[in-house]
Amino acid sequence: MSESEIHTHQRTETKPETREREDESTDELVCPECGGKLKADTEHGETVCSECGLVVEEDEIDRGPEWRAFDAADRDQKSRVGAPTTNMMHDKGLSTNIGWQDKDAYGKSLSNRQRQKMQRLRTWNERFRTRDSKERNLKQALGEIDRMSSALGLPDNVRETASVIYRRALDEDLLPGRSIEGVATAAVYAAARQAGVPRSLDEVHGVSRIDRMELTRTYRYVIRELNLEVAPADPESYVPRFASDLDLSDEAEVRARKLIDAAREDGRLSGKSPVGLAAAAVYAAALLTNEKVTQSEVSEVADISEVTIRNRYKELLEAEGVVTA
DNA sequence: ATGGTTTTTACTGCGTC
DNA sequence: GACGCGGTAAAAACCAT
Repeated sequence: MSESEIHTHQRTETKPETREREDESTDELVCPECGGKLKADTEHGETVCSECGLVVEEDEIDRGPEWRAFDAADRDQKSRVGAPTTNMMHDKGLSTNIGWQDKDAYGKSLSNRQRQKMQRLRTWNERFRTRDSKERNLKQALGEIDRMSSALGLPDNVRETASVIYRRALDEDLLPGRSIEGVATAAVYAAARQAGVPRSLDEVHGVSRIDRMELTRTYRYVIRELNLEVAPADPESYVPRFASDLDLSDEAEVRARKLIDAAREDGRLSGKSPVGLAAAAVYAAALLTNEKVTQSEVSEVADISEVTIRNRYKELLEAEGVVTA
C-alpha cells in the first residue's frame, strides 16, 4: 500500500505571479466621477455607481426575464422554466416519472381499472427510460458515483461534476475495454480534486470495487482523453478534514495553514505528496498550540507513514523558522 | 527500460510516564 | 515495560525520460 497522488504538474513550482494576479482581480472598482463604489446591476445589465448613480456601463447581458410580474401567482403563470436539470440523474431528470402511489392529482385513490392502467404505464415508462445500453450503463454508473460519493462524504456539486465527467467519457467512447466501475471511480476522484475537496487515491480506492492499479490507469486515461486540467491537490485542502478528525482547535488549523504557506514561499512543496504535507502541517500545528496528538494518530487519519510526517514536519518548521526568524 | 526522487517498511536507541 | 519520538537503511512506488 502506498500513498501518492497522481500529480502531472507536480514538478512545476508555484510562481509568485499567480499570487499577485489574485489580488488584482479582487480590487474594487471605483466611480470615475465621485470615487464611490461601483455596483453591478445584473437585472438591467448596467454598472452603476452607488454614490452618485452614474451609469458606467450599459448593454451588458440582462439575465432577468423579459416579462414583468406583479405577484407570485403572476410569476408562476408567466415563468416558462421548471425544475433545474441535473446531471446526477441519467436522463438529467427530464423524463416522465409516474408516482408509485395509486392516487390521482387530488390525492384520491384510483379505481381498480385506472390502477391497472397505471401499472402498465409504469412498466412501459421504465422500459423507455432505460432504452439502450448507454442509458443503462449511465444509470448503473451514476448509482456507483452516488454510492462512492456518499461513502466519502462528498458534497452534491462533486457528484454533479463526477457525473458530467462520466457522461463525457461515455460520449467519447472511452468505456469499451474499461469497466464502468473503474471509470466511475476515476470520475469521482477527478471531480473531488477539481472541486477542491480532494480525497486521496487510497481513500477513493477504499470505497471502490476496483483495484488500485486499474484506478490509476483509468484515471490517467480519462484525464488525458478528456483533456481535463486537474491541478495538483493543494495540501491546505486536506487540513480542515484532518484537523476535525483529530479534534483540533481552529487555532491549530490556522497554524497548519500558515506552515504550509511558509513552505510554499520557500518553494519546498513541489514534488512532495500533498497529503503528507498536510498531515505534517497538522501535526506540527498541534505541537505549536500545545494540543496532544501523536504522530501515529495523524498517520492514521491521513493514511500516511509516520516517517513521512517526521520528515515533512521538520522541513515545515525549518521553513517557518526562516520566515519568522 | 532506466534513473532519480519520494514514500514505505522495518528496526534500533533514547527518554518518559 | 509500553509508548512516543527520532533516525537509518533498504525496498518499493512513482514519474519522467
